Amino acid sequence: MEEYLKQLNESQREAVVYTDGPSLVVAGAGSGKTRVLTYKIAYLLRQGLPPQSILALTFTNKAAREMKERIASLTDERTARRLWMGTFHSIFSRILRSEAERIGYPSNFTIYDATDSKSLLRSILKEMQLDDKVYRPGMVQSRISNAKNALITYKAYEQNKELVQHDIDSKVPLLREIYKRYQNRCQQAGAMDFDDLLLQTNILFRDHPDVLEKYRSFFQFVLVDEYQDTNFAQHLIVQRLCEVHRRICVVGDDAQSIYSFRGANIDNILQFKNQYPGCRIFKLERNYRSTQNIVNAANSLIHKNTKQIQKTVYSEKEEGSKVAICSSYSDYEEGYAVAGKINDMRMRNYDYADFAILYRTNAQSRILEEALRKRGIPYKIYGGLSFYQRKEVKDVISYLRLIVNPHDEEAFKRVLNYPARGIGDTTLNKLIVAATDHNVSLWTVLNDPLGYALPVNNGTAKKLSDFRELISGFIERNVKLSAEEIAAAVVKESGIVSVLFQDRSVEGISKQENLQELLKGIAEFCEIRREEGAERVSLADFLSEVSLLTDQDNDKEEQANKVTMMTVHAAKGLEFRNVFVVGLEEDLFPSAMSKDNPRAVEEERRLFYVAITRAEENCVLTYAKSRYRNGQSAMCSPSRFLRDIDTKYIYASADVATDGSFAGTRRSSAFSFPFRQPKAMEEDAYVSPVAQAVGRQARLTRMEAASSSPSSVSTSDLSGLYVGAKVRHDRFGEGEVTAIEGEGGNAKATVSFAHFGQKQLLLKFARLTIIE
DNA sequence: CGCTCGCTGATTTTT
DNA sequence: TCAGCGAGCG
Repeated sequence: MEEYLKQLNESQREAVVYTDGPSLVVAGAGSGKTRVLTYKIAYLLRQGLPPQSILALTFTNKAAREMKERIASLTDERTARRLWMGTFHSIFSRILRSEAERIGYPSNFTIYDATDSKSLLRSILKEMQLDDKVYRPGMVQSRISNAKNALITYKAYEQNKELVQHDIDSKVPLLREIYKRYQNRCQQAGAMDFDDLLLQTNILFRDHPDVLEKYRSFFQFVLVDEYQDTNFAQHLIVQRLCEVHRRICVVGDDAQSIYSFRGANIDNILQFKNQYPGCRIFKLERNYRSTQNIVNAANSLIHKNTKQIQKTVYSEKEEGSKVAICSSYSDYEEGYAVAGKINDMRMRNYDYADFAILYRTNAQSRILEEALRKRGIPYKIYGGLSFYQRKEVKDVISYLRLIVNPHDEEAFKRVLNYPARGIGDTTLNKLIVAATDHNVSLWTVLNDPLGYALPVNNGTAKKLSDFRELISGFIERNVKLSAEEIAAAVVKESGIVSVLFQDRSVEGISKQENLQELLKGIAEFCEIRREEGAERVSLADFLSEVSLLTDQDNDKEEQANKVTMMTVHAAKGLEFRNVFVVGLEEDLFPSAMSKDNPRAVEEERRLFYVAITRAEENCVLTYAKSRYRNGQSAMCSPSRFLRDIDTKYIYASADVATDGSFAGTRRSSAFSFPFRQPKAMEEDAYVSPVAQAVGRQARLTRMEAASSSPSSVSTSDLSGLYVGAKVRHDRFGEGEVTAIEGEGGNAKATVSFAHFGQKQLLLKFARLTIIE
């Protein structure tokens, strides 16, 4: 047996080596699911499958990146890079770009994020003069999203009597009209929303059998991670690709299905064996992560759910400490108790990085943050608004989007009067009216105001044409320039820099920093691509990568030694030695929205299951008796889920007693911790926005602070480079040259780095220093 | 057209 | 608590 297969247990190994037909791997929490996937891919590669014929779909960018790294260490960097591995959204956006004209989209289509879609819906609602209290944008958005995830186009929607009737009954009969207009506007703008990426892929495959055939034979083996979280659109894409060769392996855990609000359908995994007759089912039941008490407590909880695949997750680690339940009087004290407990436990040889605080909603993070800060505990928060959603960043990105695709309506609207150039809402609305009347994009109207009879006075007309000139100028230059050059030109010549740098306030400075960060990120992205051999890194290249990037992409370096704070959703797939799950109260966890719906409550229970099973050694559950909600303090009762856990695995903590004694403790302790912490501490406590910089997904670590423009890079003398030389790279550290090929400007060296595996580097760009 | 002030309403989770 | 929106004024 091959060496690496010995690193697997028997059931893992069986799952890995079975490649003859469809298989389902039911992987309990902490059972080595990722391990199976990575080894299986490695196994397929050893069997001679070329990497580019393997399609591996994950749920998050982070999961894809990590798996790629692990495969790179089992094989090599180059092979790993050629795998088709990524999220559904990123993989199929790539495919859609190359096949775009088949379905009537430009290949440089924009991807609308949730904010863009909502804003577009708002303006449609306004145009239709609908009351946004009845047609709440959020509700409309999720209805459309659900329809798309169920592959119901607006045409199908109009014709579906049931849906139309349902809308009439819910007093929102015009939903179908909104959906139709929304879709037309997206198409007009050359834009797809997140759901379109999946819907349009399905349409592409449905209507173009030759295209489907191409990808069918191209992807000889398909693997899907987190299958329990796939929706119908994703499920069908996979099925289309696999129904002929049936070389498919899906991995998941029905007990961890927590995304039904996004259309995920747990039946996809429950019904998999019926979809693929003859499918083999492998169960991974041994949990390597947590102690017995934690596993048993989680099991006793999840058994309260009805629908699930039968399995027995067990741990052979030590029994461990019981799951603690702590109550406190208020949310404030809850935070304080958690912070105190972390400090206590740190005395027992734990690092800050060994702790995670998990909560149901992002809103809960604030008060916890405050408590940690007062105690001087360093922390990092995941989630919340991402780097790209910050106004100043999104404004710049909008310019870039507009340059690549001037029909992009949402980008157009953001940029038209930013920086202020005297084109206000009135003029914008006139543009929109003209555009909708003629069924063209805003940009088209802007290019021929007279032709579309735009009712503006001379002054405004001049302002509009100035704006058009500005953007057209960028578009022309963009043909030749690289992403970083055009971005630099944009911030300078649009006036963004001068506006932003006038503001000396704290927020103003932070905005400037974010802008710098963005530019640096773009430069970094370009440099990485060049090192990989790209000729010119265009703005379109950059945007196509960046639009699907989320905030979860943080840097290992930055993660230093800090407590992790995140929602339970965000914590899926992660593990920590000590986990605090806070806010276990009715109407919060389970959320108030789900309490009347048994299915939804089951999902909340699974969510809680996910939370508990993140813990390796200690798991603390806390609830407060009162909590601030909507600015007002409200009484709350303990979560029903606390009663679902078998009491024999629970320890109801005495140190946070329910009586007044805790309050007294708090006061005295609070006194001994001055409100303000030393400055260094405060700065340290925040995750720098640097951590979220662009291009992270493409590379592993961050460049040194020195900002670099490639033109200024001194091409160090590498003529003395030879195979076997020890070299140092700014980001990859030390390594050994294993091969050199090409000459002059195209000379490439293959370097094997100690921590980053093999890389091929263009000597022209890679800043290598020979150290031996 | 642009800015400021005050009100209101929302809060579940994310690619 | 806070962001986002609308009204009203300069």
